[in-house]
Amino acid sequence: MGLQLYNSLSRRKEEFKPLQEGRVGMYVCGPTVYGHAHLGHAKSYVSFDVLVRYLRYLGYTTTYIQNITDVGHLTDDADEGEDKIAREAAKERKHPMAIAEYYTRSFFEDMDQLNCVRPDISPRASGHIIEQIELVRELIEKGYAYEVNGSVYFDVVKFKDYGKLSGRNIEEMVAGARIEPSPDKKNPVDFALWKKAEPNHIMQWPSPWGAGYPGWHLECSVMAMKYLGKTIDIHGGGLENQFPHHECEIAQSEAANGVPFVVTWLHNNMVTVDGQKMGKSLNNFITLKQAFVGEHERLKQAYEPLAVRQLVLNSHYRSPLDFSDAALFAANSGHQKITEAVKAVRKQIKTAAAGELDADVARQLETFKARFEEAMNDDLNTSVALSVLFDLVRLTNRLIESGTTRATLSAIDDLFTKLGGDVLGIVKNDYAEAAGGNDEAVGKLVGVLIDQRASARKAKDFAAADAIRNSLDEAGIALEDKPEGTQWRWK
RNA sequence: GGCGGCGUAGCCAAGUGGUCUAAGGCGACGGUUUGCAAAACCGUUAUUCGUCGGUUCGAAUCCGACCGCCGCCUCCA
Repeated sequence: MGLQLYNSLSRRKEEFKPLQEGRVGMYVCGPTVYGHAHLGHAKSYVSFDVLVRYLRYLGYTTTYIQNITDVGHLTDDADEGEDKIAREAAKERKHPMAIAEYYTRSFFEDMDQLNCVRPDISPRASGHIIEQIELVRELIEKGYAYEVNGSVYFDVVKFKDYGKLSGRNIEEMVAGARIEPSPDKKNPVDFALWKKAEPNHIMQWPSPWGAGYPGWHLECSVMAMKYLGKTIDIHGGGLENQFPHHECEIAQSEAANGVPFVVTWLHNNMVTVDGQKMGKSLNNFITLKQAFVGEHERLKQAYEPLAVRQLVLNSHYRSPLDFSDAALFAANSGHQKITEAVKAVRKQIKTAAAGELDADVARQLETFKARFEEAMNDDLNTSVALSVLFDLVRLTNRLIESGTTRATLSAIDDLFTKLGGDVLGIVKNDYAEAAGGNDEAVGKLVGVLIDQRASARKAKDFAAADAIRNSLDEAGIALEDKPEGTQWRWK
């Protein structure tokens, strides 16, 4: 059985079949860049990163598009809402584009840390204003949109499929509307395609309807179409974007093109902190930068970026992830265990005896690979895929203890690299013995102390030996006495 | 109020009709190893899956009620 994905549109798992043999076009809603990325971004982008990686592992040539929203959208859908980027710009006394640029760089930095592959294209909304205006014009021409006072709205009742993704119907929504309907709209559920800009609005562009800026659903439709075509294989995003954002994307795109916009819709679930939804407006979010340095009242220590990644992969992308320091700590310990095993294999390969690949081990590796693929094929069950990796860790450590051939160790390393590295992204290709220029000097100094301690131990002066070990421990360095000698590592 | 989801060991979490007396990780405990540790390995840690009923030869898995929690319906990954 091939890859099965849960399609939010059909509400069931479907066999994945790309429109074009061997090629996949995938679009994922990117961040609005007015603040540093947080744990929620990590869950979303790590989840889709693993999908991209797995598609490539399966041999699909995959084009991955993830937009950058650098045109501020309104803080609410009522007309008096504020532009988020503009608000941040005013606060920091900078140009809105400077804010967008700054947080775009910050975002890429964090995603790199999480070992997410860069999208093939990271299109900016501000760079596609012309295309957006074109789409609005087309929608007006086709009778799906209307202009009022310099703003253009999508006429929702004209698009009969509206609600098919989120399972809503227009009548109920009209009846249950909570916000004051804008007097300009024909219908309260209509949404803005183009907004008239007030004179003091910095981010504005000329258009056939006067100076203004695009509505917040428009960019994704336009950029997905431009780079991937009128119908795309996969569109991903956070669950909270299913409505209204994705529903509106469908309406705009399908009204304009007359063909299905997306074959497979994928939605990842949310991150909660202590059982509470984490959101930018709730002020309870933990940024990735805070997690990486451990500076947050809910964090007891700094955590490796890949530990955060592993925490995300420990549960399913469609399940909510309730964040806690304890959960991160556990993921971190587990990640260290995997890392240590990989390092140990690679180290022993250098000194292992030549010889045939152990047939029994080869068989087990085949089984692991099959179990891994079976799990990933089942709507990306990364939790089970991870468990296979832990089985591989146990096998590895046993073999390292008993000793085996270089070919066998290479086969193990290869599997770690493919499954843990290429697909899950939690195993690195290279582990520097000690990172950074200073560490070489540290290594020498620690080496001197290790020698002194060895002499003390030889002389059975364990008090002196332990004193050295304790001082190093306080400096954050752990010593491990192995058969081949004493090793040190940062704690 | 409308719509959707969830409740599995101390914690995280997979499993969604029989192979489940329920993966995997963390933690804890015991053992091997060690001068002592660390790391690693071996073993133990849910006869039970929110509660109560029902369907079935058979349920953690299906149905109903109840309790608790969460999300969407307004920007948000």
